[in-house]
Amino acid sequence: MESNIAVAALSALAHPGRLEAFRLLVRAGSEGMAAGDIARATGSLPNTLSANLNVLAGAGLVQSRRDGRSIIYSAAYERMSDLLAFLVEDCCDGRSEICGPVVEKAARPLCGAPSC
Amino acid sequence: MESNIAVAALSALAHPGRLEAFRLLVRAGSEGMAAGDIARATGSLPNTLSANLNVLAGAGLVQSRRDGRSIIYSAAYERMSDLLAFLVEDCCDGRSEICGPVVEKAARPLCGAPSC
DNA sequence: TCCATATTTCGAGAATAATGGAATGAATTG
DNA sequence: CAATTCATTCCATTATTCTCGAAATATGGA
Repeated sequence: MESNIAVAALSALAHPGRLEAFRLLVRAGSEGMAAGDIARATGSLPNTLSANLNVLAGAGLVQSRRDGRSIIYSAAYERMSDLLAFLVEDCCDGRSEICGPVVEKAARPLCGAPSC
Repeated sequence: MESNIAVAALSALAHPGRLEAFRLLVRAGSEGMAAGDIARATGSLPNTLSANLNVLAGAGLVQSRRDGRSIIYSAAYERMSDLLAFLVEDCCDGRSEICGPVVEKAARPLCGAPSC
């Protein structure tokens, strides 16, 4: 992942409303959530939310598809994964004596995962 | 980690110059780097860099100590770890079938680490 | 076609962030 | 103490971002 793409992703997430919306989508899984439901869940105005979802989409962190009158947004797990990988790669640079514990701690909540 | 702290950290990293400086510090390890060396390495003006380091420090991502005329900055690994954990925790929410691969991929470059 | 629902786009005003020049503050050296 | 170096703070300008009301677009149903 290139640095400017990482900056775009970090930038998109560096906003309370967008971070909340993104978390919601990540939890919602691949089926995603309608824009209106996200607006209701986060208590934001439809137009404000739309602008925010657009920023997330521009950073490649979410994608959308139309379903009837609704537009369904879903998390782009691959981009998210790339961002995490970028930060971890950045962290360790081959010397695991410092960053091993960092990643270990981060992965601890995940102990049902294959990597654990 | 609370959401607003995560937003502050993401915000601090969501800037090309700051991200570059932070990466540099993370690579530099606990001994850290003098502000001037960072400025030289990143090609930024001292005052601009100072402002940016201040933002990173405000987000808890770096710390500083004086050594003679120089001020040595170093990465705050624990805060970084907390941020990664926050994103991962957010990601998985107990369902590892989606986010297991996400974290696995992110951790792949790190296979000398204890968690690998 | 007409209407209701769902979402986006447009536009403007307010707030916030980024940049760089100049001055200031600390520490070392002679 | 004077000179030098390293870094920060102050300040003004410019640029960007955020938010919300109002209008517009798209879909489905009566």
